[in-house]
Amino acid sequence: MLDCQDHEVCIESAMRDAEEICQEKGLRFTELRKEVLKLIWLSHIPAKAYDILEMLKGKTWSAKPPTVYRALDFLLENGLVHRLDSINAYIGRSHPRDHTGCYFLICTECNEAKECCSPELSEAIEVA
Amino acid sequence: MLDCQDHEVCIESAMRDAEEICQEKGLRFTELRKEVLKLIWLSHIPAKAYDILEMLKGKTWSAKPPTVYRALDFLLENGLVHRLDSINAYIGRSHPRDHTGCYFLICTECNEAKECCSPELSEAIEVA
DNA sequence: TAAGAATTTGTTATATTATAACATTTGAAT
DNA sequence: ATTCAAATGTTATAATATAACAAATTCTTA
Repeated sequence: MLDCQDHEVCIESAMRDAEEICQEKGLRFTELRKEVLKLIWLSHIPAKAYDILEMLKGKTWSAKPPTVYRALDFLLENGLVHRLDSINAYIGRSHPRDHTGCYFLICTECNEAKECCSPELSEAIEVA
Repeated sequence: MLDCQDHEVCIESAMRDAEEICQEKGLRFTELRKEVLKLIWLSHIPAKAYDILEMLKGKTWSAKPPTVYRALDFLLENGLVHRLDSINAYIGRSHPRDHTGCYFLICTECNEAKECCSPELSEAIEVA
């Protein structure tokens, strides 16, 4: 379903998209923000804030909770990641340019998350 | 939208439903659980766990966090309340007998929550 | 290019939300 | 009455997130 053959390619593509989007919008895609986005993209399993924090600590950064949460805020605000409320976790957006009509369903069994972007879904929600 | 003319009636109806459902299913609808459900139904604004805790303390109970969370677990498991993940809050279920095909949308502006039970919505989600 | 303004990051502390673990009480069923 | 399971009490702590202020960096533009 997630349709990822080669995850290296997947990450690179996501990072390239992010670079472009930030450029277009005149946003500052700093090293810290890049690193956090990369860490989130490490897998298709949603990442927890404090796990990201631990991973950051292994790097140059003197990371503390606000370090991570501020980067996450930036990424969320600009549509580069999703927050999965039901599991307090963060996951990369597969197509960060499509900002509307895209909902997320999370399997309650396995936590696998799926972006749902069908127009039918959007419409059904509108009229609900 | 929430369509509540007289909230007293609304509460009574919800409590009666809950009583019936628990009876049918052979569940123990204890005083504590009743009280917590009542507190959640106090308004249509979702209730926070620690607010419920404070309200309970005003009553007979020597309430501590697990007191509330255990009651919430019971109510959640048995479909009597919803947990609104995005705001960490709890709200009474309007029609606790319909357990399927019912989704929740929460206004990101005002936090007003809306149960969405249209078959169209369910279907769109199935096929998404 | 230097000064001032705005943004980002660092740092300390603390708030908020939730659960683990074990003891005690209560209720139901023999 | 006894036993067993379920519910509640109690203490402690885990997990998630933000407030507040200081320092560093980057951007603007004079």
